[in-house]
Amino acid sequence: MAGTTVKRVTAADVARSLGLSRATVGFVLNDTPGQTIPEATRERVLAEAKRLGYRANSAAQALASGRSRIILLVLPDWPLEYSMRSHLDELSLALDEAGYSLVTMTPHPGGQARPLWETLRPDVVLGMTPFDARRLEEIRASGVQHVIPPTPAGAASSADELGFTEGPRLQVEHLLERGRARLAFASSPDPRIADLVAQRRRLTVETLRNRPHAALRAEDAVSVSNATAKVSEWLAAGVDGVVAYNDDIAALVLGAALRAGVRVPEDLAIVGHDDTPLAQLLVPSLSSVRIDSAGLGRYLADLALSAARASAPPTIGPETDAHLVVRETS
Amino acid sequence: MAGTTVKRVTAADVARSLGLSRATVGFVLNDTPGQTIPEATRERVLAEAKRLGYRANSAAQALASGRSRIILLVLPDWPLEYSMRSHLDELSLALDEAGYSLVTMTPHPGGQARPLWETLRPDVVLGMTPFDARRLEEIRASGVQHVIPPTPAGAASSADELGFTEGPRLQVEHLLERGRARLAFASSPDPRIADLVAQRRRLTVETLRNRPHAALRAEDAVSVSNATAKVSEWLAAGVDGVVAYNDDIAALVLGAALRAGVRVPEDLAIVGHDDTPLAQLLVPSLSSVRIDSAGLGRYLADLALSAARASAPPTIGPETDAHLVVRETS
DNA sequence: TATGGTTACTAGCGCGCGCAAGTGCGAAGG
DNA sequence: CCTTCGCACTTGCGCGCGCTAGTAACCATA
Repeated sequence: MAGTTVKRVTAADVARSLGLSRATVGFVLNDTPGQTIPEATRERVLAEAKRLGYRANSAAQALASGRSRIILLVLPDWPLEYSMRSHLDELSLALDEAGYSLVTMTPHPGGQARPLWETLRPDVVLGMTPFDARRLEEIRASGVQHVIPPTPAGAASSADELGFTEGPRLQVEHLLERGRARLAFASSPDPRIADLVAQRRRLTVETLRNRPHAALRAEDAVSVSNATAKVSEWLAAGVDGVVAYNDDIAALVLGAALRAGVRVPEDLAIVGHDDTPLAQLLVPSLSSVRIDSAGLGRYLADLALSAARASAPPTIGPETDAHLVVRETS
Repeated sequence: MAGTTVKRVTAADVARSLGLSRATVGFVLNDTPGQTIPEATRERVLAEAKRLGYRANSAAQALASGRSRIILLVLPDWPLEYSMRSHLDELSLALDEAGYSLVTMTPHPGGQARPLWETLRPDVVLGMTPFDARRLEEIRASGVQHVIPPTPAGAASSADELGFTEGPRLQVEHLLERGRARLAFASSPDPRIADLVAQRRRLTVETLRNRPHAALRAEDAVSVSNATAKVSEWLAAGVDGVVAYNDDIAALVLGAALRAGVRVPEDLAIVGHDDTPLAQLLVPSLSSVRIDSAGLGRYLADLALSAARASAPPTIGPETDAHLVVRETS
């Protein structure tokens, strides 16, 4: 077609056009330490590179330097919390400023004959949750030097580390304040998020431990097919408040309650978690826990960059602010 | 095995360990055409490669061959239709089987100093919607040979090409069947999806063109802040059926209607689009258009691969099956 | 026996770049 | 005056791989 720039401009082209050696050009372009380049030359090189439209060939850079400047973020295969998207933007931007590219991937149980950590040879592989031992081994075996989190699932959960532990406490305390005493924890049957569900359930149980007047049913997983049954079970057992694992589960409970003619929140109060857009779309609108993580993305970027550069990791985590958005279901 | 394998195994290692030359090893590993390799040698090489845990260095491959075997999918910066996720899986898998890796990115208006198409040098850049002229130029300028779709936004839309044009017709016809005659098209004010909104609006208008007994209001954008006002406007104008741009907009309309004491569907019927999980969570549950695209991912993969290999593009598009899921709002 | 063709390889270049190890030169120091 | 040093560069190797251009050995003919 028109305007075919088939041949890319290389550093050698820049050097030749300037009557300099390739090395000098390289030194300027990389700010190589230990080299003294007069300002005049430096500027000539930069100007010529720009004029010719020079772009470094990253494959060659990766081959020569051994570092790809790629950071691979492995996303969980369950739907992300709504707010995660903005954190990803923040992360991507912060890495970009440092000259690193963020690539995200979602592993699928069946597939991916050749996972991206082999293809891309990222400097760092970053997971939102700890990797299981087998996958950790797999990633390490493919030559990736830095994996975050570095320990397999089991030990401390990364959700703990990121301080996302306030939600269930807020949900419970709010319901207690509203005068509810017999609560149910509505969990998700999705096996992929079993860890997170278990964590929130545990936190719910712990929060209620010191409240002798309150009771909790904590073993119910709610799905489309059993929501109606669960709601009537609960009502029969005197449950008057539901702590939902997340907003989706809360919506399921709410829907079943409304269809059964149960008044919400009078007969049954419901509190969700994550404050997805869904929460304010429902009628009645859903009370939910919103977690704002100022600088979460930037924090993850610092974590990854410190690993990539073998420098000290950030000392403090991101600021997290969890609060309950009270709406009509409670 | 359980040690720090700092140094990766190269093809030269395999060759040395076998007493062969690097070239022979290369020929076997690449199935290089025009080379005669006895089966015995071929097997020795493959076995030794496996034994040593050889993995090709993709940076070196990219440098030497000039092809990165990476396909970059540029996602829109507005939320994806729910079903897109499974198509992505399908796409990724199909590409993987062909030895290509799929990398996805979402460009952000402000950011990304160095976009991924420069860093990764993908063989193909794939967009879900046409690129605007400026971005198309930008991608081409960075040396990417194949961009899909190859034409800038404006001409034929990719949604057209993919045959996703049935939805609005189904919405309208369903409402007419239900005896509704005065319809409103509820659009989204989000400027990022203006093209898609305009397309669905246009299809709605066209479908109603031949129905002299039906009327349409097509100029209303619904947001959280004006949903209530819009609903009363419509009712005052005698509107009895709403064609929503998507399920989110439909939910907004539904919520406003319920709060205003409007009976749905008796006073106002509502039909959404995309059949997101939201649709069946609402009370009353939302009628919506579901679009199943058998093999959409595989089709996109074929499209990308044919470009990468400079072979003929697939002749027929994916099978798309749009149908209306009738629920309680209509 | 010379000729041609096939088989089973190997030698080695080049992809574009980072960077270590020079090299020539003018100026400062003795 | 000679030596040393810092400056402003250049030469050139190596990263791992794809692939062209051989080459030596072994047939199969004429």
